[in-house]
Amino acid sequence: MGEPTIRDVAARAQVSVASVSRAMNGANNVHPDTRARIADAAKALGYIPHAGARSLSLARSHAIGVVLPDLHGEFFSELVRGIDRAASEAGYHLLLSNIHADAGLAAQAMRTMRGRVDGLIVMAPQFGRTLLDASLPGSLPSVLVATPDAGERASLRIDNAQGSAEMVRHLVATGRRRIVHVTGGQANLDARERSGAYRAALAEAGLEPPCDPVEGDFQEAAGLLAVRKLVTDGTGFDAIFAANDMMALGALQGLREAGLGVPHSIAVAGFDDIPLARYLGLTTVSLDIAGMGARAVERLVAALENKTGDGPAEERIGTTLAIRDTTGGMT
Amino acid sequence: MGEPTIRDVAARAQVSVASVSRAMNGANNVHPDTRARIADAAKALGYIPHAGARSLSLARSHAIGVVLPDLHGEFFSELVRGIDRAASEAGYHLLLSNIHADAGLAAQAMRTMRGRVDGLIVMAPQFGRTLLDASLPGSLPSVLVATPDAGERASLRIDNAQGSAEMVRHLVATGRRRIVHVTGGQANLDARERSGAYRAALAEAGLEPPCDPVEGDFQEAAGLLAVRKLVTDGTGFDAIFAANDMMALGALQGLREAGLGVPHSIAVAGFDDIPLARYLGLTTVSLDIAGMGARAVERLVAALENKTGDGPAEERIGTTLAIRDTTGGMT
DNA sequence: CTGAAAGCGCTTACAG
DNA sequence: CTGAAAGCGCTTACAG
Repeated sequence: MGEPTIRDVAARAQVSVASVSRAMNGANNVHPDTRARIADAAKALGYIPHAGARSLSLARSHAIGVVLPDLHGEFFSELVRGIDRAASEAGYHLLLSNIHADAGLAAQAMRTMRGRVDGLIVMAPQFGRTLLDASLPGSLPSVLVATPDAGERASLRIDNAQGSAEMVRHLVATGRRRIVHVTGGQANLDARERSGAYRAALAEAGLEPPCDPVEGDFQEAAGLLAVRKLVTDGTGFDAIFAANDMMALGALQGLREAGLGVPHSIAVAGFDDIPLARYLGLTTVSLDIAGMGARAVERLVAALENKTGDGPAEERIGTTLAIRDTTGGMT
Repeated sequence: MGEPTIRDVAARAQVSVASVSRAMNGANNVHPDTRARIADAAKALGYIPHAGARSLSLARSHAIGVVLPDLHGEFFSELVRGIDRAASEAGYHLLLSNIHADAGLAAQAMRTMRGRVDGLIVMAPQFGRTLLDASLPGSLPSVLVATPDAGERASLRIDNAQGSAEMVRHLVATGRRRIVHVTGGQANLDARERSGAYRAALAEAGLEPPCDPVEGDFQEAAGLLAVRKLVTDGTGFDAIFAANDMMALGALQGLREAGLGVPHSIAVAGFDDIPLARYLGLTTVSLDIAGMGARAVERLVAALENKTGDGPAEERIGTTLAIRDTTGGMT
């Protein structure tokens, strides 16, 4: 009845629980005979050490709390995949917690992790600085991911500037001169960084934007509407760089509607490299989401096992260009 | 220095730790004044109860272990999303563990969960019965998901037969009479169930298959090759029902290549409802993956809080038809 | 090399 | 309503 404990093993092997503990943990100060007796007893009883009890006495859970917003799809799964891979390599389990809409629950969720995890990886794009301060148990080491306004905390963000700049350079290199940008909206920091870098890269290439960036909202429809507006306005342009892939796909649709050939007349580029982008041949900026997750674990584990001087609080994850059909050479 | 413990709160409020414990847990046998003093002290110290210690004395972690294969994309994220939603509603945390390629590690991974979780949700499609038996800590309640060969254990699987039958009926109802099936291979149980139901539904409709099912492997290329084979063989057919969406997409490509109009000449249907299917207008069978995850939690929690007679060991998750462009009415 | 004992931070009969 | 004490299943100085 009930799972066998270290006591049962000790009794069966006729040794103290201390010896069982030492044997189970591979300490070297255990006589080979004793060790063998203990191994036999453990096996016979089907003994599995109680990880919770172990954590309590070691004050170490070897678990990492992962706090994420309630999000769907690829980004989420890639991030968790990267976190998981790095965590299991480093010998850590993952304790998952979603912060659903309610901010009060978010603080609550993080509190209930205390005493279960050694540190936290938190993605809370919609949190402000104050909410973050209120929610994060001060004592738990943490790394923020894709979270603006991290303050002094260790954090990881996508290198929006690099990605945008490279994409603009690619467009210019393939002969485009009148490159329009569709933004993700002023409220979003990633969107602002992308459009800022677009302007800068254009200037660097000695080019003028053919018009002001068209305001979008990261939704597919915004891309479609942007093209309609450009056509209505009679703007002359030969490329569209959208702040994300969904808007780029919308733009593709708008161009088809307007009878403008891609990439023949107009080049189209996005940002994110969602699975659809690959399937539909959209040129875009690839984010290594899994790599970002893995890097978060790396930094957290380094802090936990303080084997490192921490480096900059905010670190950027590099991007790569995925050049596909929609930015083919001009004719 | 160090996090405040229940002791510190007790000292500050000048009561015993027992009273603090009772107050923190909302027991009713605490004098209001005492309760207030304790609340003040806890607040002043920033006290957060240590969940690990709590688990140990309650012999209850309120955590569910989730053991998954190393998989990517939509299926994974949907499943975890469903599990997470139901778990957090029921007041459980999720402890995630990937069973990577190595089967020895899988057993190890499940062992390290003992004492951290109250039960397990396991998805191990590539495991056999014996591996499963060897890996699952006998004492931990568990629910298997999308795992063939579950034996007597509680398990959840997709209702392949229902989905296939409905799809065949839909094709028949929209006028198709010569429906070809592309299978996912004999080695895969889901594939076998889908093709079995295809045959049965056809027979039920009084129809003959125009040819033997074409053997595939769930990859896109298999769908393309299947069409080429049908064309080469001169098989007369007016619909293709592929055992999954990727093969259906391959078939679409093959039909385009062969100059056969969809859905005008040939209807195409898949199985899975991956995001691409929606985007490309592919008619398919939708699986409620998130629902399956949520249901797994429900059953596990019911077992943990044994508020229920368990019902059948194996339960099937229903499917729904997503009727889109590729099976439009015949002309 | 080994064991008795204290401790990790909680909860909960038990007695008052 | 409250507290002293035992216990959850481990680990680890300490003494031998």
